[in-house]
Amino acid sequence: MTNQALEQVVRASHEVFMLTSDRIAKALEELRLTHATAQALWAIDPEESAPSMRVLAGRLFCNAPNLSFVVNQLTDRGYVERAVDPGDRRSRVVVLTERGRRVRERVIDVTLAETPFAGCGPEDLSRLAEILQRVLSSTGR
Amino acid sequence: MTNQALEQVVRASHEVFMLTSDRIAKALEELRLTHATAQALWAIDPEESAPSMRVLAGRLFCNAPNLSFVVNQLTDRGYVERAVDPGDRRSRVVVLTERGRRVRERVIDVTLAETPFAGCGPEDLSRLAEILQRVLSSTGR
DNA sequence: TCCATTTACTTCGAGTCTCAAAGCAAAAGC
DNA sequence: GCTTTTGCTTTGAGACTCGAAGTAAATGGA
Repeated sequence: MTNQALEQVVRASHEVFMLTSDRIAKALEELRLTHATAQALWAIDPEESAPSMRVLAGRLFCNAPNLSFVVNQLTDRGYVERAVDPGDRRSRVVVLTERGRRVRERVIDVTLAETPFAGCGPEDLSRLAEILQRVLSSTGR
Repeated sequence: MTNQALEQVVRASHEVFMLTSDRIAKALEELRLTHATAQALWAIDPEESAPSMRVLAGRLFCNAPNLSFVVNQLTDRGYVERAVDPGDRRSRVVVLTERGRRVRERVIDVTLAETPFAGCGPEDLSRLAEILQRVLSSTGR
């Protein structure tokens, strides 16, 4: 039972991901970001309440020591700050600085400009969005 | 001009990628592979002629020293072997061993079993495949 | 033919990424 | 109170990635 279409989809979406990473690498370097730090920055939505280390690690599928390292990198560059969660003094929430907000915006802009998906028409995009949303919601996240 | 759907698609496909990586991590470890080595192994199709280091680096969007390192890892585990290209003695082609073929097959099986795309129906899959193929072909690869 | 240039790859050094183990402090549960 | 659990950090080690430099083979003239 070879699932030809499934393998093609997995391969192609991986290819899109790698292509995008490759295309934005130069711009990230100018922002003094790596893929890991850029991804972490993206995962902190300034519209929502600041995530704790634990929550952020969950979003990034990484463990606590790894996230500590990445957040240190972002802190060194002045893009985020740690703050103690008043509700639980063990927990540290990660807050974007003003500069961090601007850089995050720039990361998103560059990515959306460089992703091969940018060449899609509106109907393809909404179809993709609909299917992907369905796929993710079925995973229980 | 905020492209809401585009951002959603980029986010969601990235999420699918990370989720898949996370899910297959344990199985890869049992195969003595990391993401980098598994990806390289996958990129060597035994049905096609063995790729040179240069060609393989292109497929993986990495540079020559990096690929040398990764191929060394695969060689250490007995999954691939280097061979001199008779047509150009500067060039080394990377050939799967018998064990490498079996392990590669296993990597693909595990990935296709764990990817959230596996939950898609045939019509979603073929639609995804069609759109992704179109997206990639428009990038000139 | 000879030699400079280019190409394919490897080695080396340095910085980044990732995780398990161990440690610390605050919270939770007796 | 005291133990356990939880959230995070530090440390140590291995893996990843890249630029710079080096080697060997091919190429392209003179």
